[in-house]
Amino acid sequence: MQLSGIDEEKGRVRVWLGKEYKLFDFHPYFYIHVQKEGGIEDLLRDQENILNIEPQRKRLFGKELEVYKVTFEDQKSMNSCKRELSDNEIFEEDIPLTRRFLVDNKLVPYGDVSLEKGEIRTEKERSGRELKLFAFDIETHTRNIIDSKKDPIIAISIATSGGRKDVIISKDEKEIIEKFVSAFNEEDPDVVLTYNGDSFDFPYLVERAKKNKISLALGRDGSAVNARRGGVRDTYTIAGRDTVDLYRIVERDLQEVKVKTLDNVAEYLGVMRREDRVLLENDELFELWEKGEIKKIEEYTIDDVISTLEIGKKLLPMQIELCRLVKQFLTDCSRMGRGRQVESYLMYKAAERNELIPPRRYVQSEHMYEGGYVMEPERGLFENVVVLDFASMYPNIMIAYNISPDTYVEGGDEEHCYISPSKHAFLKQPDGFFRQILKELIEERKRLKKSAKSSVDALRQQTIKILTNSFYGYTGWGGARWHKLECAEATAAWGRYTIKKVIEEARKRGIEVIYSDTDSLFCVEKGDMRSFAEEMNSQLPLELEMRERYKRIFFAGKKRYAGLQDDGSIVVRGLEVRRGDWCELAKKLQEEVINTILREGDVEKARNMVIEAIDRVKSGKAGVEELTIYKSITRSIDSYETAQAHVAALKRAMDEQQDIEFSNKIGYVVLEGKGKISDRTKISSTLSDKDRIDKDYYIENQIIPVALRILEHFGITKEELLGKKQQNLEKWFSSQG
DNA sequence: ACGGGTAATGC
DNA sequence: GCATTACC
Repeated sequence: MQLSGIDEEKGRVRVWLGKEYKLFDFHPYFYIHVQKEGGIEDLLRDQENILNIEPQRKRLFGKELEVYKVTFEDQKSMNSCKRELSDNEIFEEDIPLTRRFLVDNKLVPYGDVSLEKGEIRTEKERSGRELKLFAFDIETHTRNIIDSKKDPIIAISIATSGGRKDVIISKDEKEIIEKFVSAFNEEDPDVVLTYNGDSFDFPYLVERAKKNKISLALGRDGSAVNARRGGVRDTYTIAGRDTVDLYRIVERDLQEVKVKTLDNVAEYLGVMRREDRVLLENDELFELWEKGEIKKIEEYTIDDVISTLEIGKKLLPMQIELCRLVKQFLTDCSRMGRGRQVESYLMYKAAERNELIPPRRYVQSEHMYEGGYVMEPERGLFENVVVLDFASMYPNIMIAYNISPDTYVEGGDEEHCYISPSKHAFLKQPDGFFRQILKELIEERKRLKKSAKSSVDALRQQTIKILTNSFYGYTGWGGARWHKLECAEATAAWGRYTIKKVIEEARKRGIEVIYSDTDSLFCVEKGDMRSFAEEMNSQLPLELEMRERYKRIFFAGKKRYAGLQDDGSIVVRGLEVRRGDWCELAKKLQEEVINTILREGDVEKARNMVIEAIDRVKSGKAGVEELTIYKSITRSIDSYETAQAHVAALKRAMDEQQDIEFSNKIGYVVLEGKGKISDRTKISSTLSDKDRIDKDYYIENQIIPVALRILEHFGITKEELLGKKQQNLEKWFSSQG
């Protein structure tokens, strides 16, 4: 039987086991530390619905603590007791009951479970049964600004892993929603997929169902879709099933995709090419509907829903492994930040080790601390450069020096403690909570990497890496239950100490180190670099590895370089090519310049490319797509202190009631005119024939800076690129002799 | 709502 | 000089 959903009921939980619900008595509990005289009986005398009181010895941040485990009939009784006894130290009262049930019974989401004498337990972590996926996407009748109170749904498209593809389209909204509900229940999915469903499809559907007096009964128990209150947006849940908003995963995990629209992400993941699909703007959709051209709308919405389903197929395997690893439901895990995922795992492990789970709180970080060491590179071109780096440097430092929230001691001595270069002390004995866990995880990862039997093992190995690499940041985060800034400070300090030590040792051996960032060093190749790494490894509790070798590499500053690797591939870091806030034309040009310099060493050719690009802009041949600059909106529009170009553009568009595609990324162009740039920006999708692009802006502020970033190091000047001054340019490489 | 370090633009 | 963004 496959475990695929747990829901809460009064005093019990309902577990969906593939075919049916099973009910288990399960009651909430918390731990309380009693300091007052009179003891626990006195304290709890007036409290109602207590089922059990049990003394226990627990640990909290390394200290032994006597607590009582108090079990209540139901959540309500526990909450009221918690409020009344808020002067006391109460722990673990904020763990949701369903999560508690999962953890206490050591269940694994989507694992195979068995029942024995009323007990449930996981038999196999991975069930052989395929999950049934169901993706949907809604279209609405919207002219300008979307309004769920007014604009009806005109179509809902559906795609399932079983191969069903449908568009429910009608002028009768009630009929659409009813057909949708019955189609949904026919399919009886395990996982419901949307792209931005938490912000759009679900709230809209709920609102319209309410308007039409239809119950959105999608739950396995017949219950309606539920909106769980969240900070920025709600999480929509369905009893007995998981919901996944793929947009939230993409936002968190696909940093390399700059504009995260459904079509862009589908293209990036190789699911559907933009040129192969129907794309409609909101106003076009409106026009088509008005004219009754249904066919095109159907094609469009089916492409959207197929993209959603296929993106889901690509992203879900990793998400499922992650939720299994951290023992969290897919619905929750897929929406959590890295910090909370780490924490979910820690909470699970805490129970195993008799550690109390510290309360959740948010502290404004007490003070800033020093992070990784970044060396200022000499700018320009180098040849035959080898990169050495420490594998998982921070987790390994934490293991090596037993850095953990429970081993930190104020004013610890050298005999009993490891003292960091930042003068923080950590007990040498016993193994800290984090050391135990990190050791386990790294061992497991090594094992999986060695065997690597299946693609699932490969995924599992990757999720372990993601998790272990997040521990350092987690300790430094003010929102962490196990927040301990000293741990983060000490880890970073040992990191700086170690990398500087290695740089020094390299230089002693005549190896030229040209750049270093946190855990890596770039060296001009000299003899056998591997033997140097091995020598370091014999002296350090960490592992220095030879990662890659560049035939040529160009440095434009800290965290900004481009290199040609031995295998012929080009790596670019930090430069404008990698950034979403430069126009495509400039980025493309920089990429070509980099390629030309690194592969051919032909500065003159690169220069001519720039001149050509300038000509293209001058003659008006460059398209709007190539000139659009994307920037994020990071807060409410009114709370901006300065008039940013993209914010100003958005404000103007909103004032004019123009329809704008949902997105926190604003794509804009700069138009002709005088004064501030922010006064003459316009959202690309609202451009009309009358609008004149500011060619000078694009030449002066996009093309020239991006080109000079590279070419100024090869003797090229701005005047030369603009054709103002002819220079008899020698090829840079020959002048270098 | 994982960390700090860094460069860059535009007001 | 500061606010803002996006990168490593």
